[in-house]
Order: sequence, then C-alpha cells, then structure tokens
Amino acid sequence: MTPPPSELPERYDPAGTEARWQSAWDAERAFHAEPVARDGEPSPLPDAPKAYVLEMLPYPSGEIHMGHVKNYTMGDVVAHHRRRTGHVVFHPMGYDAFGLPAENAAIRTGEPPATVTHRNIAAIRMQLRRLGFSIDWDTEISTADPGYYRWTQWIFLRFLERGLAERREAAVNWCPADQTVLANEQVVDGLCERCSAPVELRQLPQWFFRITDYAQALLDDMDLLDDWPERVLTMQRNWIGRSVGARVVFRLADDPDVVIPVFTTRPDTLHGATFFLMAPEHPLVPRLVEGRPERDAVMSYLAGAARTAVAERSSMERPKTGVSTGRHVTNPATGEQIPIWVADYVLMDYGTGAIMAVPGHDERDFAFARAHGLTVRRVIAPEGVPADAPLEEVWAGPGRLVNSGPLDGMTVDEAGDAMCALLAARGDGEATVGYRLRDWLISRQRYWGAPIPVVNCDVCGVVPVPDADLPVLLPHVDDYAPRGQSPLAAALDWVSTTCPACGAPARRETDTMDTFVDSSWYFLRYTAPDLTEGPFRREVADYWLPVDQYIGGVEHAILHLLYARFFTKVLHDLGLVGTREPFARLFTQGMIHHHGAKMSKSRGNVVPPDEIIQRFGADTLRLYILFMGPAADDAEWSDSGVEGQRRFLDRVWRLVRGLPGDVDPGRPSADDLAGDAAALALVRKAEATVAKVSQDIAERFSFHTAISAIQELVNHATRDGAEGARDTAPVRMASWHAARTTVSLLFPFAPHIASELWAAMGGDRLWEEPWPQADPEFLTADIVTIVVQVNGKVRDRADVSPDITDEDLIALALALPKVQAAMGGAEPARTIVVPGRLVNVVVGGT
RNA sequence: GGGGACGUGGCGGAACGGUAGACGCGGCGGACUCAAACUCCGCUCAUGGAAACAUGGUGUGGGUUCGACUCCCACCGUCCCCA
Repeated sequence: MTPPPSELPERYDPAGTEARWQSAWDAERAFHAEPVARDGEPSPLPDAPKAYVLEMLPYPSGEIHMGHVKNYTMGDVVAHHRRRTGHVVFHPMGYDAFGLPAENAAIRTGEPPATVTHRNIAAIRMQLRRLGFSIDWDTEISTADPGYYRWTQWIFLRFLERGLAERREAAVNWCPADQTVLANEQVVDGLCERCSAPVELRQLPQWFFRITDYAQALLDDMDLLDDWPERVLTMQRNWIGRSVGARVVFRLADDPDVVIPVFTTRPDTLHGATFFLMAPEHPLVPRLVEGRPERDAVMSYLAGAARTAVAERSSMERPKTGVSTGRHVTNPATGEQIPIWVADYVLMDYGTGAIMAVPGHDERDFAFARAHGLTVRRVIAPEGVPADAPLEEVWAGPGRLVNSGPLDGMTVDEAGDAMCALLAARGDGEATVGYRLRDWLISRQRYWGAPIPVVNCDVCGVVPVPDADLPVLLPHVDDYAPRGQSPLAAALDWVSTTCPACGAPARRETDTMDTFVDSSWYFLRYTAPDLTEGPFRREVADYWLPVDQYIGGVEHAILHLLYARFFTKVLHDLGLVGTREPFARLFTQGMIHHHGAKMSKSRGNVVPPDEIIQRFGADTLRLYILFMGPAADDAEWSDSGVEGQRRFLDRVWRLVRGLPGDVDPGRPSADDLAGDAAALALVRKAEATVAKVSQDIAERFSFHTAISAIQELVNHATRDGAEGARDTAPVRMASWHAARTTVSLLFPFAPHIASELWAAMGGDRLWEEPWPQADPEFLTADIVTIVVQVNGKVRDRADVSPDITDEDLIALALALPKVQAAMGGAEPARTIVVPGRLVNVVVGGT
C-alpha cells in the first residue's frame, strides 16, 4: 500500500498523510483499552502494567486554543511512549460541559444551553481528532449528559447521608452581574473571577460540602504526592492554612449565658485583649443592640459593610472602621469587662466571626485601637525592655510575658501552652487547630448545571430524592436569565412535586451544583462511561486509579485539584474506591503567549490551531508547541518557529526518501561496521539519541530537548548521506538504522508522518512497535575528547582511549605545549581526573 | 508584608558541580536558478587578529570548591501564590 522510500512523493503532504492515518487508527480502534466496566458484563483485568494518562478535560467553548494543543500533545507523547514500553494505556477524553458561557449564550439568543453545548462538543471533538491524539474515543464523556450527572447527583446524596453536604444560611459572595453566588475562590480582588463585577455579600440559604472536615487529611496525604510540583503543594498548603491556637470562650458581661467563642493563634496574649470585635455578618450583632441607643448606628454600619468588597475590607492600607455596640464581654483571663465593637475587617468567614483584639501585639488591632481611642496594653516585652515601657508601636515579635498574672516571665510559646491549660481547666476554651480553608459552597442560582437532588417539604423539611428517581433532569424553561433565583424556579411544573417521604406536595430544590463538582470525579467515570449500575465499578476503578500522569494548567493548582482530592477521599471512606489520592504524578504546564500576553479574543492575539494545521499540518504544530521551551514555562508563540519545525519534517521526509535502496538491510552489529568510522559514528549517534529521548520523555518531561536530540540525529545522518555517493554495506546499514531510529523516536511527537515513513521503510503499526532500546555496544565510544585544564581554565583538549589510566592521562596532559605554557614552569601541586571528561592541573598557591 | 520561582547571544532556549551558548528562529555570505521560491553549504557571544589564537563573558557583590550558569549569603529586577 505505502510505496517504498524511493517512490515516496517528492514533497511531504501533511493533509493527506494525516487524514489517512487518522482513519486507520479509527478503523481498528487502535487506542482503546480494556478494562471498561459495562452493565452486566465482567471486566477481566489484564496482567500487563497499566498507565492511566490524563489531561484536564476541556470546557467545550467550541474552539480549542494553543493551551489545549500543548496540554494534549504532552499527554499524547507520554501515552504513546508508555504504550510502546509495554503498558496498557488508558488515555480518555471528555468535556466539562456545564457552566456559565453556554447559559449566557442562551440568555442572549434563547437557544437552549444543551443545544449550544452539543454543537460545541462536536466542534471541539473534530479539532482534537484533527490533531491525531491517541485518545480512547470509546470512553468519551460529557458532564452535562444525564447519564453522567445522574451519578454526580448520586454522589451528592452519599455526601448528604454522611453529613458532608448541608444547607445553611450564610453570608455569601454575590455577583450582581451574573446574579449568582460565588465560592470564595471565584472572587479575585473583590471581583467576580468570570465577569469582573464587584462582588457583594448576601445572607442566603446555601448548600455546602464540608471539605473542612477533610482539611487535615488533605494536608497529611500530601506525603503521598512525591511526584507533584513542590509549588502546587505549597499553594495547597497555604490555601488550607493550618494554624495552631486556641478556642477561647467569651461571655456577655451582663448575661453570662450568652457565649461568643473566638479562635486565636495567640492565646498567650489574652491578658492584652482590651476590646472585642465582631464581623458585621455575625448573627448575634442585631440582638446585642436591639432596643439600645447604639442600634441605628450599628445597623447602618452593617448595611455599609454589605456593600464593601471583602478584599477591600481586609486590606491593610484601608483605615480601620468600626462602631461600638455599647455592650461588653468578660475577658476570661483578667475578668475585665471589655467593649464589643463591630468592625468590617473581621470576616464572618474566618474563624468564628469574632475576635479578641490585642492591640499591643497585632498590627490591625493596633491600628483599630489608635483610630478609636481604645486601650493598648503591653503583655510582651522583648529582651531588655521593661514591663511598663510604653508601646509606641505594635510588637509582634518574641519576648517574655508581662502584665499577665500567672504567665509573667514566660516566653511566648510557654505562655501559649500555659494559657490553653488554664482555659481548659476552667472550661473557658482549649487548644485547637484552625484552618483557613472554608467549606465549599456548591449551590448556584443557575440553570446549566446538575440539579441538586433534594425536595423541600413543609412537613419533612429537606428530603433527598430517592436513588431510583435519579437523574433529576433539567426541565425546559423559556427564559434563562437569572432573576435573583435560579431560572429553574420558573419551571413551575417541574418545581412542584410530592415529598418522597410523606407524599405531601413539595417543591424541588432549584439550585444547581458548581461545575467544579462535576469535574471532581470524572476521572473515575471514564472507567465506566456508560454504566447504569453505578457511577463506576470498584475493581475496574481500582485497576486504573490513581492516574499515573495528570497534566494541566497551573491555574487549577488549588481549586480543581483540591476538590478532586477531597472527592476521592470521601469516595474512599465510603468504600467505593481503594485509592485516597486521584493523581499520583502531576505536571503543570505553562501558558502560550503571543505579542507578550496571554492569547485572548479581547486582545485579538489568538492564533487558531486549525489555521496552523491547515498551513503546516498537525504534526508540525504538535512538534512546535513542545519545541517552544520547557513545558512548565510560559512560552511566546512565533510563526517562524513553526516554519522551522515544518522544515525539519521536510528534512526527515527527504532523509527517508533518499535512503540507499528500498529494502531494510537490517540492524547493524559492530562487526558489520568494522572499518567504516563514519558509519559507526552515525550508529553511535542514533543509539545515544535513543537513550537521550527515552530519558527526556519518561523521566524529565523535557520534550523540547528530546526533539532537539532527534534533530541532531537527522542533521548527522543528512550530512553523512550528502557526503558520499558511497553505497557500501556499512553505510547502507548505518543510514537505514539512523532513519529507522529517527522515525521511531519521532512517532510520539509527530505520529502521522512517522507512521507513513515507517510503512515506507517496510514497517507495520508503529504505534505498537516496541520502543527502541539503546544498544550498549554502541553507547561507548572508542575515542573520547578529554578537556585539559590548568587551575580550572580550559587550555587544550586531547583525544584518547576511554580506557586510558589516570597516570597516562596526566603524563599526556603535562606534556601538552599549551599546558606547559599555562603552567609557566611551575610544578603541579595536584591533579584532578574526571574519567572520560577532563584533567585539571593545579599549580601555585591556589 | 510573608512564601515561592526565575534572570545565559538579536530571540526561544541548552548545559542534572567538569568544553557555556546544543537545537531552532532571525541575520550575513555562497552554491543551484535566466530570475525567484524551495533546497544545500559556510559563518553568526564580545573585543583584538587575515588566521592560528588570546582575553573577557551566564543580573550585581561576596562565599564554598581543584573547578560554579549550576551550591550558599546579600542585593537588584521580573513573574506567581498568599495576605
């Protein structure tokens, strides 16, 4: 079918080649892997080692961008390499298909989000196929598919049973433009991450996942994540924000039955707590001022705070505002009555929504005290400072306790422990651990998401929809625009239902789930994409999981990766999967820039992958996107850079086309090449390249250096081919060997042209061909160039046998005229020999 | 303010304590061509030199080492995360 080298077309035609091989792979389902769990069928597990290679699934916007190309090409290289090194490779693809863009389009055009989404998925799929990725298209999934979100809902119900999902009233971030609630993580600098509108706070009943219950587990299991980038782990650690401190109970001075607990990381400073602050959202605040003269002032302050962005409220630069309630709490350490103020820099979100203010030793409390004329007391004195020295500025450093009764004289650490013991003995608190991590707010007042599968019954309250009634399908609605509540609320027939518990009329929950919920378990669903018996089957999931290599953008370092870890732990604790961590090895890629900025429609600097494929071919694009630089770094797009990679593929094409003869003369042995130094050198180069490329792919994730190594090999082979019309047996063998090696190594990066050339050379199914092994016979040279240094400076080089003894090498080095000149007649004080690399002669007083 | 990453030719980058600048882009010169495109060959860190070669050179300043782009400290700059 494929012509031999000499009859290959003169010019490489990517479009034809790529289409041909893509349909060949399709026809034989070349990249499908078993086991996959199917209804009513057993799923026998293979003996071969497995490799689950996964890239973060795309949001189907309708067009892929260069970031996708980079992401999926990297994954594809890894997948191909693993496949050819004897692994059963699972490399699936899906779509994170719920979410706002499709819904916003629906609001504009009236077209149902499902229609928009299906069209976009078809477009994205086409583009991914055009790139020739070795994806298992049999296991494709979409999170917006009822067959998928049925199980998202099912998992929600398991969370609900475990008490890990709950509805509660909360001050939530409200985006006035999108008319929806946002998670804290979706608020950036007080603005909506998506539309950049200033975010407001509102009190609403909301659904939460209690991820904070897993804060410690998420921290502890990072020990299992050896192959994650350290910076991602650091970001997650900071995000979880574990801090050791104490819970301290304060009581109202005139009504000690009312307790207001606080969390503090500085229990040692309790004697210095001279006032008490509450967040404006604290539910107790209105009660404290009810019927008091301060009421109006406090209530208007609360209203103002609700309009102020959270980021602005907690900014260090902003003046500390607040208002007195006229009420007091008792400081449990001193027995003093200290005033309660409301201050907006205290966040309901953080700790308990109330703090003990220690102005002497906390910067913000100090600023507040100064602004409002409150008492500042020193309770810590740094070395050499007397206890009664006035505090001109805040002291947050170490020292010994003063003015603190029983704690006086202790260090900060000792005092912290002592105070915790004291509080515990009196029932006023205890040592505890606090986390910065908040519970995950999952409800969205939006249409295009998985409906939260519960029913609100006047009699029974919140009642879960029975498993058998799942999925709770999204109803048809006429108007997708949010009106402060979910568009689902307008689907009256859908909303009104009967209570599964008592049969009374009831109303469906109209909130849908955050799309991060959908993507927190998709890597499990791939193992059972069509299963209706359950979300997945444990033994199949346990065969594939954890993902051996996960690849995606660093922008997901915190949210998606933390949520997916959380889900996996919960599913593990439910006995549904064996692993506690979903992703064994993680790689985070850099972004592609153009004209110095991230590619975006608004900047008008987008280079559409399709256009590049059309001009140069998918193989060229794949090659270039990885050649741009270290995969983890951001990289700048360059049109001429793409052309360079196309030129390289043209060169490879001509290399194979120009091979001497049409029949592979077979793998050369050292004897075959004896006496032909050029042929031997070429085979050595080929073997060295095998070693380098294998290591770069498998161990270093260094694709650009792997490609450059193949380019070196091609340069070498081309040069030697041009040199000689020498058609001798050794040259023939070496040339074929170099070409075969080139094509074989090139395959993961440029699979179409490699398959074509491989077939021309008489090979078959390169995607199943065992990955080349470097032949050790050709990895050692018989001549090595040794660098000769004098005092660490290179003075000369010498070609010697690798077996030369150190003594001979030193003698040879010392005899070199340039070395003698550099030594200036001095005697060597010392010589250092690095075998096979260099000799360093040390002279003089260094 | 705290934490982290990174600073190398005209550009992207290579060099995992041992020849700094592989590979590619761009540039210059040449061959092929009536001419061009394509392709091929050569040169391309700086300074001096026709060349051989010499000297300097990896943000700045110190340190460790026989030897530092690489390790350590400080500073300057850029970027990221958290406040």
